[in-house]
Amino acid sequence: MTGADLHVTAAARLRADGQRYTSNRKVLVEVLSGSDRPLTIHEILDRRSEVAQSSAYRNLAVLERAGVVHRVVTHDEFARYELAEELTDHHHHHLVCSECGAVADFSMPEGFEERLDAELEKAARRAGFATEGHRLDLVGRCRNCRDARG
Amino acid sequence: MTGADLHVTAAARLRADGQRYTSNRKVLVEVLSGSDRPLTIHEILDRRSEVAQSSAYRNLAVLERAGVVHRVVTHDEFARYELAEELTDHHHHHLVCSECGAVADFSMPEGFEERLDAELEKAARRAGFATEGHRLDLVGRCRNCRDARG
DNA sequence: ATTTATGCAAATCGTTTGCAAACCT
DNA sequence: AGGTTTGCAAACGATTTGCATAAAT
Repeated sequence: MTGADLHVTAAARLRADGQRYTSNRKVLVEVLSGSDRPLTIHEILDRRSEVAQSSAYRNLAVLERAGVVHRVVTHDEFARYELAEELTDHHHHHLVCSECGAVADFSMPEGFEERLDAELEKAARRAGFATEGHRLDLVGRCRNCRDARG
Repeated sequence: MTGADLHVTAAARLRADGQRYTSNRKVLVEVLSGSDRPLTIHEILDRRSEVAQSSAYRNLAVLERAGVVHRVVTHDEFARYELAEELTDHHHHHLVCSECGAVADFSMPEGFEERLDAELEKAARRAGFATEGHRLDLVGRCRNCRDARG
């Protein structure tokens, strides 16, 4: 899903949640759709400084509630945001650098994802959890940090 | 690994890192070893209030550097700590409740873990990452929250 | 007109840090 | 003694919130 479709879908999801698709929210969706990895609030504001920081926080929360955006938590530092998977047709996971905190996307073979979902579903049932999704991150050291020292 | 062994191993790891196994650190290890799920700093201090908050933070950082303790980040809220897996002989993942933030442990069949590791290793190689580990969380709603409403 | 979104500045809260006293070896 | 750990209180920084103004419907 790209370009106009994206905004149509985002607007529809917001409307379904009783929310408006304002210019600030559109900017946020645009910035995120232009990135191949989750962005921090700081990175978002660097790219489009016309949005006030507090509005960015507020609107990302609204967009998350409406299912347009997804909040990714990597380790201790600050949150990162990406478009919700249903809006990108791209189920993926994250590579997180344990040294610099950088995040990159990756995905795994379709068949393997299915097997993973099945296993998780079994575990959830055993524990009495209603599955909503999963989060799989690979933690390691990125190329930059490896080159930098050892 | 339980009881005295745990402390022997913890002490060894700290020593290898040039650190002492002080009474505060021992308390932290004890509290974590007595729990079947990761604990927040607040929960730790509730159980053993003789440790100052700042010491808890400092010592958990030391213990993490030495590989005795592992910091788990669930969603936005605060960090949770658990003993490092090598000290518990118990590779596991987390069920995270999207409503109340509760965390429970679960594990998956051995063979599946191996397959998962292999897939992750492939992805890491492609992206130039040196694998250190992975993080797999199932996100859903726990039994309590499901019972509470819907 | 009325409701909702915005931006600024101030408040919040988990976490970190400076420093002097207590502790080890 | 010499270096480390501790606890307190103050500082930090990402995120949240109160409030008055500006859009949107």
